[in-house]
Amino acid sequence: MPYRRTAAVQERLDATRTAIVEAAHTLVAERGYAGCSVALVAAAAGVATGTVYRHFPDKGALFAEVFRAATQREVDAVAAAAAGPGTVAERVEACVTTFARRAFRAPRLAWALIAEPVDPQVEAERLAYRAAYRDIFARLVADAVAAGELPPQDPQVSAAGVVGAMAEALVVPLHVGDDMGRAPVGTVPALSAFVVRSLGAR
Amino acid sequence: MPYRRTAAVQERLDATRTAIVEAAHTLVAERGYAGCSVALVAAAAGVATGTVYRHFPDKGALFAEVFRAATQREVDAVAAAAAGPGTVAERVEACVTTFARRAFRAPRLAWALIAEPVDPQVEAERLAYRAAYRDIFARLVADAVAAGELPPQDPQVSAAGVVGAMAEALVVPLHVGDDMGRAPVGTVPALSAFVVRSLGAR
DNA sequence: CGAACAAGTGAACTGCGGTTCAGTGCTTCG
DNA sequence: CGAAGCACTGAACCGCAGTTCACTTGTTCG
Repeated sequence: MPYRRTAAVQERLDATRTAIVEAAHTLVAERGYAGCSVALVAAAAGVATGTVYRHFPDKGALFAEVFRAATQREVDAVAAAAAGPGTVAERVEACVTTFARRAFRAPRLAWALIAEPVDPQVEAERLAYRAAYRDIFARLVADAVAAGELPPQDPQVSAAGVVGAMAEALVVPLHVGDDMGRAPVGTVPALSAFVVRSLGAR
Repeated sequence: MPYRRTAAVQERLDATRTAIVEAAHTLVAERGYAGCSVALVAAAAGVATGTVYRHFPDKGALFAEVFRAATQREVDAVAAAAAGPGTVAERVEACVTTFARRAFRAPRLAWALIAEPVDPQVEAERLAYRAAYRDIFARLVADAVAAGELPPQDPQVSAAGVVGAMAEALVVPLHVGDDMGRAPVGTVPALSAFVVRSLGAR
């Protein structure tokens, strides 16, 4: 039994894998998906190109994981806002504000997650991402309708509408020009008012 | 002066160009942008690959034109609905219904126009497309707010929200599965109600 | 007709980035 | 130690679709 994967080795392995994922995440946040070649990711992680393929079967799998992780953070933040205290209107507003503030804080990442052209494999993650948002709002709406806090409506359609509205309203300022990050201050309250109104709150 | 481009020749030239554009349009409507190689378009148009490059500088320019034309038809249809008679709510509803019905009638084309990953050059056309829709709704909203038919709101944000909501609500059924074309009957009225409510109509 | 040139052809080229793999050096454990 | 086997390396490979271009075919007009 001349070789066994020791704990220390496994740890280094995991560290390398993590370094690759984090390098990829950083690069996506800086330059978008289009600016991320495997060679570049490897260099940023301090490993050789081939090493990436010891941890991931192909590029798509790597970035699917990157997107999944990045996405989960965003969804969790919004879910937390949805679970907060207050009326439906207040919670919806908290969701929109949370989503928008985070997007403007990392605009390129947000654009990559929401709208940038990506491989089918990664696109699948994005669909899941949007579905997760839809579910948050759909549940919020369904509960509120049942409780009589909102007028009758199709929660799925309303939720899709809300997600689409948020995405569209943010993609416009995110995509135009290079001076992203300058938060269009007026946009967020206006968007949030739109969303609250769209659900028939108050 | 041994050669001059005669009217008959010019006509044939124009016909070829048109054939290429129409072939590209048909292929996009059938298989999406991803399924459209230059060679395939050329074959469908009954010309050689190189001929495409006598009419367009590159693939992006060809498809930018295809998208522009396809887009214009859609935008015109919605603009006509917006210009129709009736209250704001009725006209908005007409816009949503027009948009949705047309999308479900040619689902693959709609998906390509709205959401499929495309080249940056073509993406630019898509942005123009969305901007055109935004303008229609922004004007509708601005006028209605001025006339006191709608509550005060930022017309640009509201318009973006409406466009995003329509796109998202339709992309979901358009993208899922291969059995596109089966119109989810309940979705359109629900979406239309959502949009009308989002603007604060009635 | 035939000289001059445009339009059309399609096989070959090209550039790019994902992927591979033979070679190197490290880790394990008897 | 040292044999066995793994992780790592990075230059070379490869596939693909957009693009090119030497050549063929068609058109004009003195």
